Order: sequence, then structure tokens, then C-alpha cells
Amino acid sequence: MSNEVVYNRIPMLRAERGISRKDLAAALGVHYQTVGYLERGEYSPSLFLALKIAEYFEVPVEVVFSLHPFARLGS
Amino acid sequence: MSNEVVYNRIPMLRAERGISRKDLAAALGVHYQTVGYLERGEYSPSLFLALKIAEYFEVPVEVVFSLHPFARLGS
DNA sequence: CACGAATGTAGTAGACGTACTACATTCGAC
DNA sequence: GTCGAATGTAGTACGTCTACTACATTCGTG
Repeated sequence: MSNEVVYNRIPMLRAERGISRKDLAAALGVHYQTVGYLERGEYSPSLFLALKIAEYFEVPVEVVFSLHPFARLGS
Repeated sequence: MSNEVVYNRIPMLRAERGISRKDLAAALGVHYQTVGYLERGEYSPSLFLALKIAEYFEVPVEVVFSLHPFARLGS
């Protein structure tokens, strides 16, 4: 596909909860480097992993992932 | 990853709107066979495609895709 | 300084997602 | 019965996602 850019807020959600990448990876059942790749935007996760991430953070998928850039915190 | 089963309601949403697979595929910018594979559950879409599908149907991702089976219409 | 924790970079390997072509099947309309 | 539309099946090819290992960097603490 073309232009497959998916923005994500994993670093923010993880920072909010104060957990490390390693802990998040363990909770999701993926390799800790995989979380690193996602946070750096090197690629976007599979739908399966995205759903697990949203489920883990207890937020809708749209809160974590978006086709359009997220607004900065300062409204 | 293991057990990567993602359930989806694409056939229902498509039936509700009365559009063909070919039309949906064209609207999403993917091959019409790709939609067929998704509906038959042969594999789950990328997050990018999943977000576009939800956006197209104007519903949250969770309405279209789930890690757990959807309830039948009869409550 | 030495150490560990958290993160970034590099590289290989295999499974999955998508494109694409071609043909089969079902079904309604003419 | 013939035709087209919608759908299912088969198969190849390629790029992306994930796992995994190893090493580098930054930073706080003893």
C-alpha cells in the first residue's frame, strides 16, 4: 500500500503510566525491541498488536493510533 | 505472534450500506480480493487499512474489529 | 569511577499482508 | 438459456512486521 503512515501515542501513554518499554512489551507479549520500533515510528503494528495495546491502556484504538497527526498537549 | 485472530464485521457493515466488495475495495484503495480475504477471515488487515475501513464506515475501530467474537444480532 | 536500567542502532530470518491474474460458481435479469 | 455482477479459490511475488541477538549510548546512583 502507499503512504502507510500511522501516528501513535504509545510513548505518551507509557510515560503517563510510568512503565518501561520492557514492561510494556512483556505485558503485550512481544519483543521489547518491537515496542521501540513502534515508538520511533519505524513501522506501524499489526491490527492484532494495535488492539492489544489499546486494550492494555484501556482506551479506544483511536486514542493511541491515528491516520492523522495528534495535536500537541498545549491545545 | 501467537493466536493472532481478529474478528471483524466488514460483511455486516458492507451489507448495511448495500455496497459491493469491489466498491468498498475501490473506496479504500486496495485490491478487491483483499477485501474478500478479510471478510473470509483468511487474515487480518494492517492497522493502516483497519483505520481506513473504520474511517470509511464512520465508526470506531472497535465496532469493526475485535479480539473477541462479536455477539449475534439477536441480543 | 563502576554499575545497572532504559533506550537506540544494526543485522538476519521467517511469517503475514497486499497486489495481481486467472478461472470457477452462484444468481438475478433479460 | 445467456449474460453480467458478485463472490470464492488458486498461485506467485514482494514488502512489512516481528523475533531475536548483540552492542552502543545516556543517565542516575553507590
